[in-house]
Amino acid sequence: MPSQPTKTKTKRAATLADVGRAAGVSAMAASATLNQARTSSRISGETRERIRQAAVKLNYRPNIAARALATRRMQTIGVAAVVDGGELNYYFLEVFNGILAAAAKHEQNTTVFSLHNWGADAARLPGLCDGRIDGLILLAPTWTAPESVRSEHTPYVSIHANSVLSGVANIETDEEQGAYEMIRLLIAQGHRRIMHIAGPEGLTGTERRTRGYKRALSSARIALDPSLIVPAGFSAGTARTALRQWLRHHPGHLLPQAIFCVNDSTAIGCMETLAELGLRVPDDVSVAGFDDTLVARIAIPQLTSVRQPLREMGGKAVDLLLARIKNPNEASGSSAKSLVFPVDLVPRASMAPPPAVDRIVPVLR
Amino acid sequence: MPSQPTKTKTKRAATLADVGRAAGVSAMAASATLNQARTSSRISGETRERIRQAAVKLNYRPNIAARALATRRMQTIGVAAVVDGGELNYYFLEVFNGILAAAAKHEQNTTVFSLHNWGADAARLPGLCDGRIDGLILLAPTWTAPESVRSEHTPYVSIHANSVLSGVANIETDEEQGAYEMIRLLIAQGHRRIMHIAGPEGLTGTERRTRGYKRALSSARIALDPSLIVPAGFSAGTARTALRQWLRHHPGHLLPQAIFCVNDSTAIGCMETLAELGLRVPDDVSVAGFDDTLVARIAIPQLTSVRQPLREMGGKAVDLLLARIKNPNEASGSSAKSLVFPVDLVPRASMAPPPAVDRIVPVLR
DNA sequence: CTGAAAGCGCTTACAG
DNA sequence: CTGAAAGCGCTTACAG
Repeated sequence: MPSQPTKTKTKRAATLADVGRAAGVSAMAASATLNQARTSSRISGETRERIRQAAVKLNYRPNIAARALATRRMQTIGVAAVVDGGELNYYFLEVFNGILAAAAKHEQNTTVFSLHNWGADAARLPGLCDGRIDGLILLAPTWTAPESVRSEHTPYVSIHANSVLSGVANIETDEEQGAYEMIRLLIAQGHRRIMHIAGPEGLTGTERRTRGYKRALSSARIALDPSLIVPAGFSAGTARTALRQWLRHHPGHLLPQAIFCVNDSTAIGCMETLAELGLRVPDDVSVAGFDDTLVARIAIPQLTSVRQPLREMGGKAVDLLLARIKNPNEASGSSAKSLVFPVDLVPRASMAPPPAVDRIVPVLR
Repeated sequence: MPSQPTKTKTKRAATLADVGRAAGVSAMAASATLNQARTSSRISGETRERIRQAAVKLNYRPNIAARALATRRMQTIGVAAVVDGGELNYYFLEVFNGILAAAAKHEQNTTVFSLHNWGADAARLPGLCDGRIDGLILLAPTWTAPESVRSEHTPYVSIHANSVLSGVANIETDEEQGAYEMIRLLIAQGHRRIMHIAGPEGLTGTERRTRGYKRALSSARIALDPSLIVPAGFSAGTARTALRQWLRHHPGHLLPQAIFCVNDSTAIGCMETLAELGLRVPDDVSVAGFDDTLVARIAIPQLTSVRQPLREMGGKAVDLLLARIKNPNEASGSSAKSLVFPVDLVPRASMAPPPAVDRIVPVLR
């Protein structure tokens, strides 16, 4: 009894025709009842039950390739992103979770196109995806060739696009406001000398964050000190280098009371550099990041940051995309508008009122 | 000239028949040359060129649903994993990157099935995936219903399975050896009183790590002190609670010189707890983690850990799966064997020789 | 209310 | 060496 030789080798999977035959009806009737189509109402309850049982007994699974061919819908959405070992990781994962959940809710599959960059590599996209997906979500595209993406048959939605693509809805966040509020919070705590570690030039996101920084200072009538805006990149390494160099060039000057960084990784880089010099966070210097990624909660002390509702944004992207797939003609209409999500301040231990006595930039060896 | 009204509305995508017609040949000839089939050799070079140009001009893209229906291959592999906001994140991302890269190399698509758990939720798998993928990679399944996965038409491969499924190749790492070597390293540095924060019971991975710990102590003829094995979970929180409780119960005792944790998160939890008590890492206590996740490099001090070659493992899973898809009859043969990858010690600043003077467990408030 | 037919776009034998 | 035909499994009009 336990050992039946299971010579399943090439047992063909059951088709709708098989199910129909077993239930004594046509394949079409089987299709209608199994898909709960409106047309199934015209099939008697008893017959439907018979069909269902036959399907179970035969272990029937619809062949989705055949269905897709007939309906011209793949029930699949694509996600294109640059997923490398770098900064984007946690960002991607959060958005991706939101996408997966929403896709599952709508019974859609998700397939991922992993790009190395948004240039030549992304140009392959239309060829890769046309036909195998019904629509595509572009994750943080810094698109260099906007034209090449305009496939004629596949609708797109983008999240955090560097520049909005014509006819493509974009989902983003109010990064400027996030930066603004963070600086306002620092000011409310008594900070005046606030350094800004800025991100790579030419990226909308980093420019917005810098703009929020400037606007907050201006609104509090604090004169902008351009030497306190320190260009760096997105990584901890660039921030370490940039901050060290700045300190080296300003020995004996007043130390900034706080550092507002373009993202969490650069904030970590600053914290490391400060620690090396024996400066304590937040006792001597407060530090703030952006994005509220994993690293913010892991850092010691934990990092104050600006949270973006990444999961919700991923889910919203799916909703928008499916709406557009259902009604492609609206593409150039109102649904192409951008959607801006609010951001939240997440205060943690890396921020405190400035020290009573001003700190001086130590002399570096 | 710039503004042509682009009324693309329902322009049908070009088919193979269209291409053939445009080139003055049959759809079959077009298929053969465009797919570089062996049969294309019988088509003259000139004709082939004509066909290719027609394909380009018509912007021809193969309809993969039709192709899949004809070939009975979806050119798609599935990945099933529990991807929540927890510990698995970084692990998943690394493996996933390896899978994506290997899949792209073989021109395969990847679709992700996001599960909430490996119980009832995973039982949906066969229904979900049968037919839409050619094979499935199970990521760290702690399978409770091994039978239900045995789809008759879909080959499986697992990574870090909790228990090897019959006929399913499993890719894993030598976790016991990793733990063993970590403890040997601590011993070589002079540590003798080594605490072990253990993971959830019943999981193969955590049991192997504990086994490596014990074997290393034994090999160095250090008597096992069972009170130094502290059961916790996988999260920083469980480790904080477990370590605090242990300290509370051992006031005035000798402090462990080192703590070997089942993973990086629990190591972080220990570091936080030690910091709260004013104990410094590694000056007073050394700490070691496992998995070498993101958090190990972010922690201050950086965490010594055991690295697993996750990307390579993801790539290998794809290779194995594709081999099995091509030749399903080998399924019960040698290809079902498990593959064990080696692990690496990654020494960082959280480890140092033990303090010259033994530390005492402080009295907790 | 029901089933037979046609068609989705491709590939794989199979005649010429 | 080449093309016409059949078929993959489903769904959608369309006759009865």
